Parts: sequence; structure tokens; C-alpha cells
Amino acid sequence: MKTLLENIAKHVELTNEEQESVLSLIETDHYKAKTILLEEGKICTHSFFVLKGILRSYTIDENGVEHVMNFACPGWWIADMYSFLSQRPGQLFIETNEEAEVILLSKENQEKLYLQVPKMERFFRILIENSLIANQQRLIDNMTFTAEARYDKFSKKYPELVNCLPQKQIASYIGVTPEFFSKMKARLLKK
Amino acid sequence: MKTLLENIAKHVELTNEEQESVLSLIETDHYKAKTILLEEGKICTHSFFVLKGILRSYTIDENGVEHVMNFACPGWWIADMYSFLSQRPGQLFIETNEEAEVILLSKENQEKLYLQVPKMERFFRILIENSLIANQQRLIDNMTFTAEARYDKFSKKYPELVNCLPQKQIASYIGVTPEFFSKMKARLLKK
DNA sequence: TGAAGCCCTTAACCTAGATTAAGAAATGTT
DNA sequence: AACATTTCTTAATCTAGGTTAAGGGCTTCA
Repeated sequence: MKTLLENIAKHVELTNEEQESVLSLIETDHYKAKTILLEEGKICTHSFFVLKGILRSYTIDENGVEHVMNFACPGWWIADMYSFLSQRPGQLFIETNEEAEVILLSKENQEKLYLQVPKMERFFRILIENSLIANQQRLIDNMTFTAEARYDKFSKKYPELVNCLPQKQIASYIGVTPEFFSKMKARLLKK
Repeated sequence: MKTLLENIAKHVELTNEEQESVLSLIETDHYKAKTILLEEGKICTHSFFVLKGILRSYTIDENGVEHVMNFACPGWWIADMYSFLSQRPGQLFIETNEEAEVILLSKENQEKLYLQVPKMERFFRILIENSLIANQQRLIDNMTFTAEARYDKFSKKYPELVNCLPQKQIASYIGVTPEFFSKMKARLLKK
């Protein structure tokens, strides 16, 4: 539980009472590996804050191929932002890789939180800003870099992830097939 | 000037006084075709609201190739969000296509505005949310659709733009070379 | 009005990455 | 321990889209 308040403290300062408000509006849950927390076509009613384990969001295209949009490690938030903000059916799945512990904040309670602790509006605005910036950068990278350069950037940015995710998920995140990813890695080792 | 207040009214209701506050903190400017309003490596000190004409943002990669990130028609905002939010040098150019009329809001004045008219914080939060959603969708489209499908989606979403932008800019936005775009269009006509 | 650029098109050829297939390694399950 | 399942690798073949090059039709500006 501590990590959520720590995470909030990075951006806004809360009094003890305000912290209590936050804690009163969230739930904590525990999931087994490969549990699906959100499915395509469903409304994303909660956003998730990871305490333990790794979650990922992805779409499945018309050929049944999975495309990883985001990973979330402990200390990160994850949701289908389109669906969460608009409260309409979205296209993302959210799933645990390993056993995970997660804090849930429902859309409803988020709105209560805005009323009880207006500072939290600022907090979530900053999260969304950072998310927008990261997304924009990823778009630029996808349009301007080769797969090899994207992998290089990924492994420098998330060294913890490189060794604890299945390769096919990393391949999907950087936008190539697992076969090509494997070939690429072999090529890189030769250098 | 009217269009800015109309645009704001879509998301938040302002009193007359609050409207005056907004108007007192913005500037209006007029630019000739192909004027560069922001350059790579510079800090994005203003965000732009288009009244007339079309602006676009783009990066230039290491091979000198331009990649269009966004277009902005009348009634749209545009900025290098990374640079504008962090006030650090960014990588985007922003440029007019045709002669244009633009409202400028400086980062400084935006912050004054938040103090004078707290509702505006909500307004900009909504803009950023929409921007995030659009960006996320574009990432998904780039990862899951073929160039032809992306063009199809683009021309349905922005029919006004298809006929008033140089083709090479549309090609760049959807992520292909002008030559391939030309070939693709010829192929589509045959059907 | 004419030269200098753009922009668009077409076509031949090239390449990053996809697809298919099949075996090897790791992992989970009983 | 043994089976099934999933993941990773390698290799052959294929393709969406890139590159290079060349010609023609536009603007634009002297």
C-alpha cells in the first residue's frame, strides 16, 4: 500500500487526511499468472496500479495476432485509456504475466476522489501528460527507427524488463514477429 | 477570436469575466505560407490554436526525411507537447502550409490562466486526454493495419484534408514514401 | 514568359521484415 | 518422470513497401 502513496507523493503533497481519503477509495486484489483483467469489447471500469508482478495491455488484430501496447511494472499505472475515459467499450486486453498484486481504482471512485481531494486532479493530469509524451515518442520511434534501433532503445530504457518478459512479448511491443526478433538477436550477438 | 471561445465552450462554461481573462492572456498572429513557427532543438514556448489555414508538426530523421506527426485545421490546437510541458528542447518542427491566422498562448500565460480561471485546467486536461486517446489509436493502427487501410481510415476521418494537403504530406503522415503512396492510389483507382 | 524548383507519376530493382515449417529447448501439469 | 504445451531458433521463401532514376506538369518568382 505504501508504494501508491509514495507514487502520489512524487507529484503532489497530501495531508494525512487526504491520504486516508485515497486509501478509502481503492481496493487491492491478487491475481494468478495469466489472469485477464480486461477484455476487448468490455468497458474499462478500473485503472490498475501494480504492486507486484507485471501487467500488459494488447490488442488482437483480425488475423488473431497480438500487439502489445504497454507493460506495467510495480509502481506503474495501466488501463485502456480510451475506454476508461469515455466509459465505452475498448479494444484492449489487460493481462497478468506472473502472479500479481494490484490496486484498483474505479472510475466512480476516481471522480469521488477529485471532489474529496482536488489535488488528485492535478496528479492524474500529470500522469496523462506523461503518458501522452511517452506515446508520442513511441510513435516517432516507430516511424523513424529500424526494428534494431527500437530494440536497442527498449533495452536501454527498460533493462529490468528485457530479462523477465517472454521474448515474443518484447518482439510484439517493438513491432516485429518473434521469428524476426530471434534472427535479429542472433545477428546482434555476432557483433 | 470567436472560434476560440466557442471551442472552450464545448468543454467548460465560462462567465463573461472569465472569457475576458482568457482573451487578455492570448495573442493573435498572422503568418505567410511555409513559415516555421517552431524548430527542432528549440523550446516550445507557446501552443497554437488555428483560426485559418493549416499547420503541421513533423520531425526530420537522420537521413533528412520528414515525418508528419500532426495536422491542425481551424479550431485545432497544436504544439510539441513534450517540449511545451517540460519546457525542454524538443524534436518537432511546426510549420504553416498556407497563409495562416493563429492564436498563441504562452506557457507562462497558461499558468496565469489556471490561477485566474481554474476551470481552464479542466479544459486543457480534456484536450490532453483526447490527444492521448488519438495518439494511442494511431499507434495501434500503425501496428495492426496495412498502409492502404491507414490511408482509407485517414480519408474517412479527415475528408476535408485529403484534397487540400500535398500528397507527400499525407504519405508521410500515414507512414509511407510519396512514390509508394502514388502507386497505392493508382492501384485503388483500378478497383 | 521563361527558368528554376517543386510535386506527382511510373517503372525497375532492392531489402527489411513476414510467413511457413520444423525441430530444439524450456515450462508446466499429472 | 513423462507428457503436453508453449517458447525459441533456424532456414527457405515471399512481399509490402523502399530506393533510384527519369520524365512531365505545376507553381513561383525574376
